[in-house]
Amino acid sequence: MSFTNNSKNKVALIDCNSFYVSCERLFNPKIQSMPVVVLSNNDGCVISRSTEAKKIGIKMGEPYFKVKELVKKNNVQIFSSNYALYGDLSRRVMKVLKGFSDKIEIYSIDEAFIDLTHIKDSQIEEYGKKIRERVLKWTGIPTSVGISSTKTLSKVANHIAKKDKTGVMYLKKNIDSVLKNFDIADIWGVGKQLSKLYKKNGINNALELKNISNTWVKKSTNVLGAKTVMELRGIPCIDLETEDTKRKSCCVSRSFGKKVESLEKLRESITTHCLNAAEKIRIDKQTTRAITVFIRTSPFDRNRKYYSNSITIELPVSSNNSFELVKTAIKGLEKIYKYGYFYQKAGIILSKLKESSEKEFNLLTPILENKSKTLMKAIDFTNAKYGRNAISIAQAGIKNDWKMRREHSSRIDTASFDLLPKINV
DNA sequence: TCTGGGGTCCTAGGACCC
DNA sequence: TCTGGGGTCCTAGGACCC
Repeated sequence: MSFTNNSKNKVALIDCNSFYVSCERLFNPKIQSMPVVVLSNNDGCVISRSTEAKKIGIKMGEPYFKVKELVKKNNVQIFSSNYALYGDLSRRVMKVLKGFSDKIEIYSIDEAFIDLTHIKDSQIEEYGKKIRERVLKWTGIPTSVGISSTKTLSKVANHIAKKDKTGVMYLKKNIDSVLKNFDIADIWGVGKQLSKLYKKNGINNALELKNISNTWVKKSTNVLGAKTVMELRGIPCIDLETEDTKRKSCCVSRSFGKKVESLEKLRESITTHCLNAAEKIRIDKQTTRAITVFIRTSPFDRNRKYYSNSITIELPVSSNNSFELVKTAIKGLEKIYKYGYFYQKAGIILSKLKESSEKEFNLLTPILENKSKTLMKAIDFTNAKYGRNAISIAQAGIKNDWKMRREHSSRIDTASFDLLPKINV
């Protein structure tokens, strides 16, 4: 069987190279050619690596304590993550990309798909180069550009562009020879479980997956598996999601800097997370109808018993009122808390979100609602102006000794972002 | 007391993504 | 000593209904 790519579709995937590392490098010229690594919250794992760090053998997702030796030996520069900074730079990159196509899907903090169907075949590679150059010039962030007829293939192209000097790859001709050398596990949408299944059935590269029978994929996987196969054949199945669709759920959770035993401290953290989540959905003009609270001990600790539990509480009426949500969350926490465990993480999920304009009338609280709305607005405004949690509630605690570890922060404050020296790259 | 088939809706958990 | 956080979608199975 053979499939030809007869689609006129053109979609580009622009991916920032080692994004978090690139952000840190922007403000620290000294580390340009040094191995650099950015750690997750709590300085837990490695989540971004410079090329030099990759070469040394530091792996993605590796716990920091396991690579400490390598870090020391090779003078690797370590940074705690600074999401405020990365978010700011991300917005700048996306703004530049919007200048190249109005059909854009911001896929993650460091990636976007843009539709380039309107660009002629003969000019597309030049166009890709122009995108890279402008993003680099205007934001200082290096990117790779992969272009092809489907999102899945442009992901493949991007993978190859990353290793190419030009940083741009248009995958149109000789697709099969490229796919033949593309590992099954590197395909977008093929994770640990699927690649295991495919390999067991003798499918080891992207070409072999492309040529598999439709009936077999549908039988052995699900619709997503089938879509991936179609996309490898150049048939678009996964649409560009251009309009900014709203979140369906909102989760705020953190691991503790050190293990927590007491209900009191769990209350503090759940309150803090709940306040943050409530603020997030208010910013998006949403309300929630269900609150999930979860707590767990460390799954890695073999010396202590594992405990993990969650509870979901439905609200009688959708709300985004901090006090109401916190009250409900704490009630939930008290139901699942068990004495005698060393908790490692706690969090909250707000689900069944909807637009706050989708009015839901409650005859019992018509006047109170307006009052609390004004209060919530005042809180959000103050927090935005004077820093997160400037106004909080007593329950959130003041000492917060359970809070995150961030021992390697670059301490770049985005509030004074524009005052920082500009660096010409 | 026994019997059937088909539909919807919801939820928990799994798999995947960055 | 030290192992992140925030999402989406799909499916199986249960509850419920006629």
